[in-house]
Amino acid sequence: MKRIKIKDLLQLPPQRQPVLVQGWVRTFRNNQFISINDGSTILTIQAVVALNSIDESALKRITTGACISVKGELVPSPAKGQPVEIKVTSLDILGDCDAEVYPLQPKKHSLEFLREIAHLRARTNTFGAVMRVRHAMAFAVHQFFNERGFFYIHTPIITGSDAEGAGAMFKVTTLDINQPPRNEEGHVNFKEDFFGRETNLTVSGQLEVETYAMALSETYTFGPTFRAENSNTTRHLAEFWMIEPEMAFYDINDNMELAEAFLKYLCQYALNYCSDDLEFLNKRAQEEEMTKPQDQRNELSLIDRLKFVVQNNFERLTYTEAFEILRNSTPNKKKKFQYLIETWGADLQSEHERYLVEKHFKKPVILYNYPKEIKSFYMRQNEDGKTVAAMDVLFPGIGEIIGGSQREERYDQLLKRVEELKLPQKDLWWYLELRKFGSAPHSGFGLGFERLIQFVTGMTNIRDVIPFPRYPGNAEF
RNA sequence: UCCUCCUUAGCUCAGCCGGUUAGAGCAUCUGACUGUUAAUCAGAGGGUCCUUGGUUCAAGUCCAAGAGGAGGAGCCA
Repeated sequence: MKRIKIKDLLQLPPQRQPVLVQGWVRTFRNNQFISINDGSTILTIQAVVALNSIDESALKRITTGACISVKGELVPSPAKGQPVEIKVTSLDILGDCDAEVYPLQPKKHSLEFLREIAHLRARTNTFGAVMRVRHAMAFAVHQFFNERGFFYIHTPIITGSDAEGAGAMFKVTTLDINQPPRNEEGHVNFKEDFFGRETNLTVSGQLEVETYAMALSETYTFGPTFRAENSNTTRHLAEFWMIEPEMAFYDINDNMELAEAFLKYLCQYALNYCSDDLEFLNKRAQEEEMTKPQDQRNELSLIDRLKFVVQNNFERLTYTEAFEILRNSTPNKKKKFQYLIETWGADLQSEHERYLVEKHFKKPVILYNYPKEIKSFYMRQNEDGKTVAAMDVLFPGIGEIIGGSQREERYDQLLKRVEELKLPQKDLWWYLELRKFGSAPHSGFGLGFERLIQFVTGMTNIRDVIPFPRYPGNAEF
């Protein structure tokens, strides 16, 4: 007999048809009612064991967490709480679960505790829901780009370039770190290393994917990236996934259009295809909200926030316009900001971004045309000589969800910037050559996948939206 | 890396101004109950009070250092 997933089973009309279900016991009530979940959906199926139909010793082994296989008839449920249930005819224990030592109980656990048992937390409603949504979002990313004729480019994870400029890198080496070979100056001789040179884990696939945008026009990468920063926050990971589209013939405005359409598409996809999980996460988030003081609570529920993103245009304004709004804002005048807005050109702090998004506009905001000093070397200089065509998409709660720009396609200007910032030209030779041979205006951006998942699931800590989070001092599992 | 807070039973937490044998709810175990919904009811077991050192007649409680965790900041996605 073929196993049926609980998700599919719940679509069937109950006609006493024989079914086979396999999954993990959530609760076992009254020596009679087994609630089974197989992860295909957040919903469970209730299997009912008739009195004396199952061996007493087998009954004892039906504990929370045990894995069982159940055959029976699908019937309408006479009680409230579920439309259908399975009348059990035979039951096998596939995997016992000693309740005395199994850490998950049919009760609420703190996310901090569950982080310590990351190998088991997948069996909770919350993590099941989050990971199903995560899957749906990954699928939607590919679908969005595929529908628009973008090509998925697999950029390398090990990189020889340390000029990506996005942060501290993890070294990759096969040298014996206790006895590394030395050169004449006494430095480690990486010529003897596996690749014959120093290598690192990538911090961004952008520079590499640009080479393919200069050939296939619309491209994107979606893969793991690594930052060796000592960041201890609810929105940073040492290993995270990033989506980086890169498009020839797109200017900064086209870039903003795409970013906004992309985020709306993803939110709409979640609303369309993850409704059961979102409903659960919505309720979960609301309960958490109630524990916070009134003035810190969200005005909108999780599902309302997703709908809001889909239905409203993002507010677009330049850095200079944002600067003026902030300079004249009440918290700035009353010196409530920790960092006061005084001189043009300073980087905006989280508190400022938060003010713009959560207080002033109350909607997602796209800031563009930033001062060149606070942005990367590859961003295209504007005519004013002061700003670059950079853009950041700011979301409530998580801040910067997307960062991007129109890239500098003019060889001379790019070279000048590389020299000004004293970047290692010899490592960037191939990147510069893209501007030498058939250069094209182009743009792109990076979306932190986990930050997207945070927004869509309402999870407040980024460590709870990736199966096995990597952060300073922690690489368990 | 900085700032603030936290660490007591398997989990979530209470433990007052330092004072007898450290408590609760849930979970677990034993029993009851056969239409339960995180089932319910009765009973039982369960503690390196994070670690080390100090103050004191006396430390879960006060002090110091360390370890671990959380939130905020910076860096950014």
